[in-house]
Amino acid sequence: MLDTPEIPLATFNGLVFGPRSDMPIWQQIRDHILGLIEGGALRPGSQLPGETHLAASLGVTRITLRQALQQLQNEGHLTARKGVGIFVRSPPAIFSVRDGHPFRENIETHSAPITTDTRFVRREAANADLAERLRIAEGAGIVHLRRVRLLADQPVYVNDKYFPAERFPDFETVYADRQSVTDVFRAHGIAAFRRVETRISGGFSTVEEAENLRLTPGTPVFHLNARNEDGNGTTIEWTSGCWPLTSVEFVFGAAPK
Amino acid sequence: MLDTPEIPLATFNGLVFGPRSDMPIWQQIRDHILGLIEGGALRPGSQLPGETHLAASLGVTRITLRQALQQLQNEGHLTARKGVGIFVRSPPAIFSVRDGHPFRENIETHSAPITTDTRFVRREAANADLAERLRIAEGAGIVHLRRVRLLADQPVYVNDKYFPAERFPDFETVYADRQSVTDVFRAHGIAAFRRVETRISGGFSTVEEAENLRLTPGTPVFHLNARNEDGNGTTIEWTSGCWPLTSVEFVFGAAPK
DNA sequence: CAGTGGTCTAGACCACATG
DNA sequence: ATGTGGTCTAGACCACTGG
Repeated sequence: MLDTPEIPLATFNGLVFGPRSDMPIWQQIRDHILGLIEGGALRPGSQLPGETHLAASLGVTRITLRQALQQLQNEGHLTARKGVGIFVRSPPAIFSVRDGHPFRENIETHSAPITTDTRFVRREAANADLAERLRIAEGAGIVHLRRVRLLADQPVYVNDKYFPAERFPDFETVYADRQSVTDVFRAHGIAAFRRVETRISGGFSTVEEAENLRLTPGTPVFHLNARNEDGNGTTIEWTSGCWPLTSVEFVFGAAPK
Repeated sequence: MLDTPEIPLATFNGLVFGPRSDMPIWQQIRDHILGLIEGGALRPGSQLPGETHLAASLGVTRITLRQALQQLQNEGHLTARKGVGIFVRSPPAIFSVRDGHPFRENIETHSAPITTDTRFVRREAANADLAERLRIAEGAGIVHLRRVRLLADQPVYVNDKYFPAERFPDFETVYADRQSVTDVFRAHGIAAFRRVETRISGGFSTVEEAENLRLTPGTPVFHLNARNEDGNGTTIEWTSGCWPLTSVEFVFGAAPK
């Protein structure tokens, strides 16, 4: 790990733990560490000392410490990687995602720099589930695009998009050039399109989702599914996305500022 | 607890735990208990044996057992009440809530019986936050209505509604008679109204929310906020609701079946 | 190889709710 | 007074990652 400096143990000292307090020790530790993160003492991407050292430094058992760390992982502030270490993950703010507006507009009001990481574009055969969603035959060709959005270099959103392949013969070349799905649509003669249905549900991150978002597996997340139609009412895109529970707020029906 | 029979220990036996398996023991226990819930052996509302007995029966430590129980509580399948016991909570299915349609329409497609529990209707003075949301002066009178929706006697949704008091002088009497907010609007000359903005975010349940939904505090939940306007564009209602993460799916933009 | 986080044990004391 | 879940300790072994 090149750019992940380890935080010195002394950073965590200075607490007044004790059975006298009405709050459980693990919760006091959780609040203390969260304070260090929000106060800027623990920067996103930096690594915490090992659990053994940290527990000794705080004067508690590893199990007690782990209860605090567990909570902070559920809240999306920390990520643990087995055999590697625990890292600060916290994105500093919450997104407001407005339905029916391109992603770029949604985050324009946000001050931090947003970047996009295209993981892959590839052609696959539609399984039964996907075929129904795209209104095509099972086994028909689809284009599968995966992207990850990063806020201050921390991933906040992973997104899988599926398109009927025969409709977009030049998908890869246009996308490689412009990095924009809207431009791919336009290059294939689709000027107007709209999101016809959006579904939001909750769950717990799978191993794959957790890897993409740099979360601990099992962390609570939002799942977002949406369908786009062209001007003729034909389905041209199925989107399936995943957000950490605490990194986003969805807004429907309001005009953007 | 009158109607909460305790489940016999033998119900939980018959597992093949062991270090040979690649899955952690606590996860095997979690899957086993979930299977009992979904298989109908553990009915909603019934009480589990005490953790000490259960751990002994399964041949594991209390801590290991608690890790399984913790997971099941986060998923909304169990509720623990300190000094009382652990209870099965699982609602059997997921709601689909469609935006812009009354609650009754939303759940009509669902087979289980839905009931509404009105907790209170009372008059309060608007704090700064609420005043801004209702577009009224701070300290002005508001009507505060709290309701809980139950599916098969299990609470799935707690909802706080706020209304500008001067607009609805007869709120209490009309509501007591009809139990319907739409009827209250109608009785005060408001025939047309619409939801202008809906916000969905995620969080972890407070103690109060957990009590209303019979969840363990800290369980991940959805928060829903919405604003309703009358035909003239005046705000007449602010809604703030809370759902267990795994009990609901929100649908936007699609026509109901 | 050494260090990390993940899992697990066998105890203990406490606050809390109920009868 | 009893039984419950909530908290905490002091160890231990494991699988995994990286150098």
